[in-house]
Amino acid sequence: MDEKQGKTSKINLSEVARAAGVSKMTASRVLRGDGGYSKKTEAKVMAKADQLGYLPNRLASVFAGDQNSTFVGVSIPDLGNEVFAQVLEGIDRKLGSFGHQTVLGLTQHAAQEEENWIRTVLSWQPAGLILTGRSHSPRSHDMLRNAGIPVVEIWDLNSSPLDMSVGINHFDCGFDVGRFLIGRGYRALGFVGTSHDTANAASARLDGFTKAVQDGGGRVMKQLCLHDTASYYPGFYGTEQLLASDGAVECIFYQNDSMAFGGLQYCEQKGLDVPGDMGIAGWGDLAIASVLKKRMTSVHVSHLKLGQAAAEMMIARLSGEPVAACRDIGFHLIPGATVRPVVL
Amino acid sequence: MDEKQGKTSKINLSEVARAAGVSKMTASRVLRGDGGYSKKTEAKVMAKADQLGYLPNRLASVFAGDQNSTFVGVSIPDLGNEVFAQVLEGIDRKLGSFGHQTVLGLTQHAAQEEENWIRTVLSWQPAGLILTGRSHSPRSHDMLRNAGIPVVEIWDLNSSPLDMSVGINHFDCGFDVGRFLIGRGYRALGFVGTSHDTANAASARLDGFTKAVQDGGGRVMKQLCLHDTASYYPGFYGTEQLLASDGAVECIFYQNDSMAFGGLQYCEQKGLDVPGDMGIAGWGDLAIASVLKKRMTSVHVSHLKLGQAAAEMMIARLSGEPVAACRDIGFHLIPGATVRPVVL
DNA sequence: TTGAAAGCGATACCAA
DNA sequence: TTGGTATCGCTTTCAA
Repeated sequence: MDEKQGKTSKINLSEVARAAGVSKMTASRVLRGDGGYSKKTEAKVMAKADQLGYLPNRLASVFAGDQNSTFVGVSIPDLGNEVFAQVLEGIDRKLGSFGHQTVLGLTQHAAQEEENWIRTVLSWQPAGLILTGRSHSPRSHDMLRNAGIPVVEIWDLNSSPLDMSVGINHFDCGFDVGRFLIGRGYRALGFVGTSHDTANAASARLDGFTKAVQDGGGRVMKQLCLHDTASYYPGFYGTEQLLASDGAVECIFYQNDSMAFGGLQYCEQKGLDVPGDMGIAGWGDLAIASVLKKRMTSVHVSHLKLGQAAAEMMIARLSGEPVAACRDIGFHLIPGATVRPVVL
Repeated sequence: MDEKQGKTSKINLSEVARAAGVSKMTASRVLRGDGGYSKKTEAKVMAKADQLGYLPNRLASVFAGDQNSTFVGVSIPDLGNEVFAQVLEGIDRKLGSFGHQTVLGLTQHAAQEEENWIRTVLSWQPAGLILTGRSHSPRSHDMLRNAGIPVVEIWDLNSSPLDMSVGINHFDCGFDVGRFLIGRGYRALGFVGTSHDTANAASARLDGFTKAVQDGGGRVMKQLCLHDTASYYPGFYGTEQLLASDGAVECIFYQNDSMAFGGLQYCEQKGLDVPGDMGIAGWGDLAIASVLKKRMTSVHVSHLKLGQAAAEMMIARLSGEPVAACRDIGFHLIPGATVRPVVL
């Protein structure tokens, strides 16, 4: 049980070749399906490889071939936020179907964490990197430039990308929601989100939202929870705090549907009718929305598709196909029934 | 832009050594902090490495050093199920803090997917593997045995592990829930889950549940949705189907809280009072439970901790420390208010 | 404290 | 259709 596993037992190319009575090179060609060998040789080599349970050492082949690996480093802020879990799922499935592997990095929204992870993952000669967000440390920039591999920044399209970018314009998205709510007659608006990504997409949404609201003669009271992930409870708690500090708020826009649902629960438990006494708008059109009686006012974004698109751009680039630097996957507003109806 | 990135620009150990005026070996020792060199040499080498932006090629060093890499392959069924997202988060954070990297594999609950992924990931000489579930294909077993690296199977403790295992006993867990509901006077019980992992933990839970219910003189009507992930909507829809085929059911046990919440919504929308007309029990004590007015009857399991425990076992084993083959992280039942109260 | 040489497992390139 | 040899970037081993 506790034997130091000697590599002794591992079968390598030489042993397969020897067993099959051919040279290493011939065995290598057969195993890669390179062509240029007889059927008979092929059969012999394949049989022996199978019989010996040969597994190629990709470390060696990448190393020898002067290629990069099939790894793709993927950085994600956190998985407690359903949105990012979906993005990751989209990325990994697509990458997997093209023979690539995801090397995961959870950065906790911290540029320093990301930098450390980038340093490490680059040392494994990845084929490319997919990074969430556009704020990277200066050293990260240096390393990425130096590495000379494809980089896809996802999530926020605002950035002039390092290399490639896919996502949506969060400012516009927030703006649309703001204008929509102004159109429904709201003037005293609230925003509830988390504080950790002030430099990121959620805050771009907030900026766009604020702009539209102010343009429409309204005002925005914001509440950023210190909580670490944008989930149900911070939404619940943030709503309580917001209403405590500004009782006049008529409608709240949340960082995502999970937080919005937390807010909805808060209202219900306090006897506030939605949308009668309080309007609620979420973001992301998450899974939970599909079972609620009242359609949640939200913004639909296909996070799975976003992830897939990122993986596709990466793969296209790696195959040398031309790839647009930016891809907007779009969004659309879901009017829903958690805000008051159009006034006729 | 489209330049085939030649490796030309990449700085390697030789160049650092040359710039510092020492041999490759000396540079190597300094950069690894191996000891056995003068302060002056150290300073020189470090300065040059920094200045040239040297990043070691870990592929080469693993290869040369005849060690395994710092990769740990982690297979997860899917990330649409919040439970697994939490597990993954726990694993990756803990692994990361010990200088290991997660290579992700989403298996979609399919043994064949898992087998393919295992084959690929093993070819990268990972330090170890963490696999969700205990059902692996025969070939997977062969490969794992042959690889001679630590393997942690998570999730289901029932298994006699390949190597190490961490999780809970799902049969016991289901049994406890069954006995609890029998104790609350229910006899016509339902189970709503997904059909994809009949060979896995959720079905062990169902078996335990059924046993306890039958022991108590009750019966279980089960409904397994074909849906691919155990989330809100399958819970909603599964409830509808279950009640359509057996209107006598008084209380439903769900595969997890997300599904249970879907069921709760179904009941509310059909005017069924919970727990007056229908009892509901979930599993996992997921994030959503924290904002519901009525405490959900559920089973608390710390998924984050489960992930961390798996990573800890892996790391301990890799450091040569003795590790117990099995670790039970436990669970406890949350009585909640979505089932009828104790009859006095 | 330092360095030279061998070699890890595979592939590229050239020769037969 | 096959095989020999150099090589990738680094570490191990041994000698200085």
